[in-house]
Amino acid sequence: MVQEIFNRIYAKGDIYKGSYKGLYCTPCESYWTEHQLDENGCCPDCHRPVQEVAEDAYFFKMSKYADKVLAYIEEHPDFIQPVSRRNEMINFIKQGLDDLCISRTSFDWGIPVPIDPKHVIYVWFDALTNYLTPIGFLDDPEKFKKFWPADLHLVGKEIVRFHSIIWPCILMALDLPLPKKIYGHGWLIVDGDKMSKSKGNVIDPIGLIDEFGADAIRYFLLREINLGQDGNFSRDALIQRINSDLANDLGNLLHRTLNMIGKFQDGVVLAPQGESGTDQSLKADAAETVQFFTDNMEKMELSLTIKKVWAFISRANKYIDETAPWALAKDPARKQELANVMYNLVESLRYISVMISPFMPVTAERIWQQLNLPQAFADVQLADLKTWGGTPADMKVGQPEQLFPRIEVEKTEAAPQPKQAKQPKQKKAKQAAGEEITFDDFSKIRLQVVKVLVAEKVPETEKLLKLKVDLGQEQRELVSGIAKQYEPADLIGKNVVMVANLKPARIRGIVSHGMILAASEGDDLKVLSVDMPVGAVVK
RNA sequence: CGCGGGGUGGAGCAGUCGGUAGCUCGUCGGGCUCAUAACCCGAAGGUCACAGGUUCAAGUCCUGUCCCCGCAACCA
Repeated sequence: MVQEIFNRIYAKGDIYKGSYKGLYCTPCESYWTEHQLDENGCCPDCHRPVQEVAEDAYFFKMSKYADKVLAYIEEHPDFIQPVSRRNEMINFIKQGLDDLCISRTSFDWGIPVPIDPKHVIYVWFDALTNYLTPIGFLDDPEKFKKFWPADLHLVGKEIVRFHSIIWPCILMALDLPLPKKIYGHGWLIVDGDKMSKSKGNVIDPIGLIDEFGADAIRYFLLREINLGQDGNFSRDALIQRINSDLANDLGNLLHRTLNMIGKFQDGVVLAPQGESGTDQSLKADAAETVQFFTDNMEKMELSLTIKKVWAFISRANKYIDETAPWALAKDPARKQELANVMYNLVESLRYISVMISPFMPVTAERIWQQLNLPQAFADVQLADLKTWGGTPADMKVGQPEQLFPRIEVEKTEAAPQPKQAKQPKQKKAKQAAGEEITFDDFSKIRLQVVKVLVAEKVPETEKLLKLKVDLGQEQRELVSGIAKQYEPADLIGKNVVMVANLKPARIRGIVSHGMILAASEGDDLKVLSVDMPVGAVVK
């Protein structure tokens, strides 16, 4: 498949053999750009010198298509979204596009280049074509016609460039239409911090789903976060949304509606007759919501759309308040009015179920089932919301069941510290402490007392000190990031604790062989200093 | 001047083409009783980081400054 695409573009003359010049680190088997090298011009990973090598490689003539792609982007304002990303891409192309290197000889895993098996095809060229493979590009024209061009490529903001520049170039070379839209979404931030393993604040989505259910998580993410931006995830905020939006507003609306129908009308939805001003206003709001939904889903305004649907849920709750069905139920003369109210509520819930189905498929179906609507849920379409009155009269509704039980959190009376979620904090502490290690593991670390002989600032750095220490039998040079807290003179002659058998590392060009132990909290830091002779072992 | 994102009521965020600063939660007061201590109504609370500039009009446009957060660093 990839080979076939390669051949087609090659036949067109858009692939040529050239040579790839790069800075190569042999031990790491990696290429680096000049920009990525460390301060000594060495490999940023292992800090060994890199070599300039030239390797034969095949290139895709991306430069040939640069203008066409740029023109396309400029003529189609909606092609790349959000706009901030679009501007970024336009600037990127204007800086000039290099031809894309699409093959390597330095390793052999990968798809061989058909005309030259020594080469394998390299990254984006083969990766992007995955979009075509499963939809019958070469083997099933019917299927391909149905699925291509794609309506949308929804990708992370960091790879928008590949999807909105390289990919269109490849497609143009293949004479295929471009996808209709590329949307770069943001990243998830946890409690204000980027997720990272070293911080131990990675959220396990499976655990979260087990605890709260996938629909609740979906709702939270889609509602709370604007698609194109980075968004914050916090457990507190999630629970908050579940309780207030899902349990109180939506869940309770369904529950109280079904409960009243059970109580006042033996669980039967009676045919409506005539309508009040309040009824009309509810219906108008429903129609408006559907219209908004249709328009904004198309624009990828997911968060806005959800908010609008919830405004309607709120509207329905208010409708109950305005019509006060419990009062109508006490007066036999107003039986029809009551029937109308109940009918309108069921109908509202039908609308809500359909409109939340893209965001919360499971919940939407549960609502449908509880309402006991005869239409199969799988067949339901947005078009079913064209007219009010899709609920058949004399239908018997189901028993109310809680959609989302409220999540009770113990309230801390501590007022001054507003945002201190205890749950995640405990979790964090656990992870930071890590797994337990055995005594044998610990024994591997050689800690000993050393005397600082020389200390001096590393030039042009703010945090680094270069130290020379005496271990007893030998002397070592090492670098320590404590210059903010200690003047060199403060350390000379001090006996401090050091990890003696740590693998050497190169920092700012200096080989650092060992590590001085220090305790730190925030910006405060103190080295561990002991009144014991040089060479004493710490354990 | 390394690259990027951002500073808007107590918290979290919207704010398009400049035109009365909005939403959710929280707080305070009231209403209701069908319901999952829920629902409905009302109120308080903002020098839109700062300083200039453009304009009849600036959260929004321009210039400068400060601060915060990622990445890259100078963790070892």
